[in-house]
Amino acid sequence: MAVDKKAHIMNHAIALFADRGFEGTSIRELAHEANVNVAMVNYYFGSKEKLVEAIIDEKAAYMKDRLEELEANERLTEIEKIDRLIEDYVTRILAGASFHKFLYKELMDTKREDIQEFLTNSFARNAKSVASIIEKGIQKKIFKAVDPALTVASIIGSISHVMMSKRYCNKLLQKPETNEPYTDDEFRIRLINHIQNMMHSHLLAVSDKS
Amino acid sequence: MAVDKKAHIMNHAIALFADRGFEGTSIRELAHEANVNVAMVNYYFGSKEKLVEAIIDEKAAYMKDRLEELEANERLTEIEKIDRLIEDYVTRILAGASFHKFLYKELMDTKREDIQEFLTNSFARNAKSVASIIEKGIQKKIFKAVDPALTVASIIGSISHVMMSKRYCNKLLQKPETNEPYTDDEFRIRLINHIQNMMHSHLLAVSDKS
DNA sequence: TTGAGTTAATCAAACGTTTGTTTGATATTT
DNA sequence: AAATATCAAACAAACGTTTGATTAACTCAA
Repeated sequence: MAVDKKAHIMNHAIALFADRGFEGTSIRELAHEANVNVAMVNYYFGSKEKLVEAIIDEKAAYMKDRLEELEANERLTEIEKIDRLIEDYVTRILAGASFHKFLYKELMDTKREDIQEFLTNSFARNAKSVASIIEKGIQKKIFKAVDPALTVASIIGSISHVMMSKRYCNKLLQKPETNEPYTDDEFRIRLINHIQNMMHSHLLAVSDKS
Repeated sequence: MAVDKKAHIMNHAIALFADRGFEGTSIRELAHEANVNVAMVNYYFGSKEKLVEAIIDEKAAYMKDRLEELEANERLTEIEKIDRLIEDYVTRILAGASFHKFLYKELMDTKREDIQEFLTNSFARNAKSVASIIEKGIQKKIFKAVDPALTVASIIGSISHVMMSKRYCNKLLQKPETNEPYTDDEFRIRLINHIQNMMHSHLLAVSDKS
């Protein structure tokens, strides 16, 4: 019973924090949106700060698991790994669009230092995994001698940039305001194809048209 | 006299907003940082909201000018335009790191709708200019048939991603915490080279090693 | 099965802070 | 002497949080 309600509050909190920011969201607003009493947030989480920590904690572990598994997989070539990773990232980030936006905002905020430190480590660790795959590809002379760290930044940055705001994304794609890019499978595939193609050109010595 | 002090307050506001967010920054904090009385912000700008509008208004015009000039320039090939644009973007965004972070945050925030609408239009118009250059390159068969809109997202996203936070950027590059990437010319050149190389591979039919 | 006793959950109301803003007096400049 | 700039102090509103009463859910001997 308690777990369900906690999750219920957390889900509404994620959506609100992503939209309006941490400081921009009041407990009263959250309580109203989630249809619970204002006291419930402090009852279940202790404080607004701990609520945000609970949200991050819950999702943090899940992130790196798939990545480390992929890095260790010996049956895939480096470019196959990169391709899978791009598909994975795009799909997961689109599925949790508001959560990703929320993380991004927290990462840019220096006010709550412990949270930023924690998130930075989490993000950087993931980036390191991807960079390792690229480095291995370079060692094997399958990849060109690109900048691994900045290549990672380009992959994640490409995705994150279109996730900034639905309104901006639609304007960029010249779609009507009513378009819902983050739940549209056509856009998902378009984004995956673009980044994969770009990375093929960027990484592979000989352009590989597939 | 009044203009100087207004600019003085605005500069400190930009730095604080970028760090701590709009709602995360109090007038008292800003006043203390800028060494002015708390009443001065409202005296000069009317309100905190109008202060943020003044900041955006001031810088908005400057952005698109260089871009439209570049687009119209007939003495440059499309790839030369892209190269210049990348150098321009990186240099300008690094120079105004905290301002760019501030804009990014505002763009993601749906609370102050008019500001978001205004910023979205400003960003999207710039993106459209760049996309036009890419489209012309495709028409001329100088460029491959890439996705113009998403290619723009990759260029700007690559830069923006490393601008998220100094701490994250240093971890990504495996530099010590004390490193100052946003004022380090070596990093500026490294970032320009990476994006230019990536775009050369991505856009040009035949890889052009320079 | 019952029902008294214990714990957990919910709520409206109030608490102390902090917020952006305004005021009215004082200083400075023109 | 008129206009502009600065200031400490006070203002109302909103904030996160706590309280104490009330209700629901669960426990387990009789």
